Amino acid sequence: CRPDYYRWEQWFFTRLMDKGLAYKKMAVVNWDPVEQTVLANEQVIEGRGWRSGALVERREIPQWFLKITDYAEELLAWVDRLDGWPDSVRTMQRNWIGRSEGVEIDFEIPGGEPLRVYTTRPDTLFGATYMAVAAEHPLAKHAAQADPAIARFVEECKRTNTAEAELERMEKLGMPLGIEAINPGNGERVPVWVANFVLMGYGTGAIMSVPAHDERDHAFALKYGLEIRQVIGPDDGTQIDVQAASWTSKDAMLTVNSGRFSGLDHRAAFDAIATHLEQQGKGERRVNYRLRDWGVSRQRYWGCPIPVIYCEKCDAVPVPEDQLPVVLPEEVAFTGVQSPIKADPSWRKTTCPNCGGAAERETDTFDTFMESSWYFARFACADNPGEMLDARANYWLPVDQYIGGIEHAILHLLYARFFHKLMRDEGMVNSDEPFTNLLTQGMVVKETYFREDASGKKQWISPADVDLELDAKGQPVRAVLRSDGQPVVIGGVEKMSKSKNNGVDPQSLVDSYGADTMRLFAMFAAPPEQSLEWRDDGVEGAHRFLKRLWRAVQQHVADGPASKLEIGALNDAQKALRCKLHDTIAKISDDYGRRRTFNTAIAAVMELMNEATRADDASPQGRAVQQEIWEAVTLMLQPITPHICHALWQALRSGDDLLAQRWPAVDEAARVKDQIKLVVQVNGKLRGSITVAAAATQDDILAAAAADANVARFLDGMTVRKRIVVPGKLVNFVV
RNA sequence: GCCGAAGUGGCGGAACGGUAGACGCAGGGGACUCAAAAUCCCCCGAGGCAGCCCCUCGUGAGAGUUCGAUUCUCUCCUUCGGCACCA
Repeated sequence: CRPDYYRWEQWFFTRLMDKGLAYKKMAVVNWDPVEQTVLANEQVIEGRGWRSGALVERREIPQWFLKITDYAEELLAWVDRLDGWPDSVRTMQRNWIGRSEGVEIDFEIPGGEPLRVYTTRPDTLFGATYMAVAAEHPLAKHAAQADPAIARFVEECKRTNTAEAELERMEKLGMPLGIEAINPGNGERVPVWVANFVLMGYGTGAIMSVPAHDERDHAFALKYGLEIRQVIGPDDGTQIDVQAASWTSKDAMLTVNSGRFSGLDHRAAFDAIATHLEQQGKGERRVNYRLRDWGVSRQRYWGCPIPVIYCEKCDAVPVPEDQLPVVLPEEVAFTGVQSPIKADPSWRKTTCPNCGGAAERETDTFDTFMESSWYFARFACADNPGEMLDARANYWLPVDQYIGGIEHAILHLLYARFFHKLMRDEGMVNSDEPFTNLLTQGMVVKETYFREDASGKKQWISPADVDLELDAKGQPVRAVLRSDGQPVVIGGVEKMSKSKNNGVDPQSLVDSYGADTMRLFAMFAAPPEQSLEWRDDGVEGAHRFLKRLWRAVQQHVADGPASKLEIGALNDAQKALRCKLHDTIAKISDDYGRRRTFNTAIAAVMELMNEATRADDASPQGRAVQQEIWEAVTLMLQPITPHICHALWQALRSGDDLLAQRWPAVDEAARVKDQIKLVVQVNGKLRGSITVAAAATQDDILAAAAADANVARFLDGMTVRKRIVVPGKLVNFVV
């Protein structure tokens, strides 16, 4: 929100305008006619504005866009090379970009312009029995002028909000436009419909419908009695009934009922029909992306003003660098209607930087995803008043380890990758991608509570103000607001958010137990990539553990300085404890460094402490091993509980600086075991266990396993068909 | 609806194809104490058995691969995240 940051965003945007990477076009928004503003999808509840209650309508308004589609191919190609990212995120980004290979086909309309559609299944062209266009499509608009029923339907389509999820879930409706188009495959005339599920923003705003081989087209055809014609089928000749259900396979199929293109598999039919259409001038092969350009205009007051001036003569003029930043006025009046800078004509009025004539400022602000798309680069040189980025950005970037919630898997992470490439192409950074390694945290989720007010609007109530009654299984059965003792409605478990008021402030736990306990508890609850329903039941255990650790170390220190460790002088019990220590260091190093499972690292420290405190060995070498253990534990817990570890280190190594220490090293020699325990199974079921010398041969191990009394019981009278020995783990007899 | 995850004791979770339930919470029993708190010790998936070091069942449901599946494959169910203006 600070001008010294957003001025560079404004400057960069003007660079993108110059390059043609920022452009203006009409786009659909949710319009609240009472508040005179655009609503977010989240703010449209059952077709009405969440505050005004007014019926919301889809409206087309001019908005600024960034051409992310120009980078679709590169963004997609680089997904394959982001080895440090989780596969789930890479898959989501791939699917979001949604590259497809298909054909754009023109269906001639007698007496009119051809109707252009995009399809990935030209092999099913002969099965196209109707067309469907979006409500905003010129054909629909034209037909609506002549026919009031169509006009009503087109109006009705504007009632849904702009969210894709909403469109996919709603009932699929349509109306014939009374127009026919000619299928360029077989020359047949097919009706053109307007349908509420076809979107002007996707592809060409029109589709060819092949009900026999597309699920949605099939449902629509059944509903309106449209023809369903089979044009592909299983290549083994199996009969299918496309009237009953669509058949959509691309594999093991052959075309039928397709004239001279019959009898071909998917690939061959695709190529033959595409080539035929191209030769006829009625189509062309095209790579299409699901990805759409990034709309960055927001009709909101609070944000970075879009640095554009509109002049009648010169059109949209970028604000020149010497007039930046365009600062958002902060002394404004809120009326609850419109954005204050839209309502204030004095702020808007200016002169054209080009011709000097009277002009007006753009009053929209940027999508805040803009700010979150490059902050990581500006962090490296935030004090530079003269440049957006300097050489320090290249020194630090790309970010070695980026951490964020899984909810950002697509939008934020794709926008940031795109923005980074824009900065690269502007010569400001020399890396191709912003984030080398990515850790996506799961979300902390929490029950929501609400009451409905007189008008039916939900008032969200904080979990901190609610008392819960639980049943015998610990499930909530009733919730009451503490202040009035009256019940509240239990909503669902959702990600913590301001809008649902279900965030929980850990400060109360910090106040009661301290920050170290709070951190230990949070890190112990689950691995970071997992979602977690927040409960503070276990915090007591974390606190107990730290108190036990504190006492153990203080007791050790109070007994006086430990002797120097002499590995050759250790007895068996001391060796075993030291072995446990170095196994634990190895495990925790792996948990931190590779697995990022801090919960299991903490559990391993707990196990080690349990064994160490049980040892109760006051001999000089016993105390030397204890010293080694407490030092290692302090070092390994230090990232999670820094305060207590700092104090413990001072006690263990007075005058030494904990932060200057290295991570504890694993002594592999200490981990070598003389004896190992093996599990013995018969037919994969556990039947006993044996302890053998670490150097035992396979024959020795099998003999020992077969000799185990319980194992022998299960082998008695059986024929052993197979003997499996997994070194260090188990023996399995298959009988 | 589409894309991505997850589902294991009363609860949070562990098991990285090889002993299901590590570690912790809650609960039960005991020690210490005049008492309480704190602390320490023991028990703690379900069932069988007088009892066990024994047996059976058990990781959302169903099928499959494997000597062996919580883990891999397929189908289904439920929950969570995202679906372009919540950010």
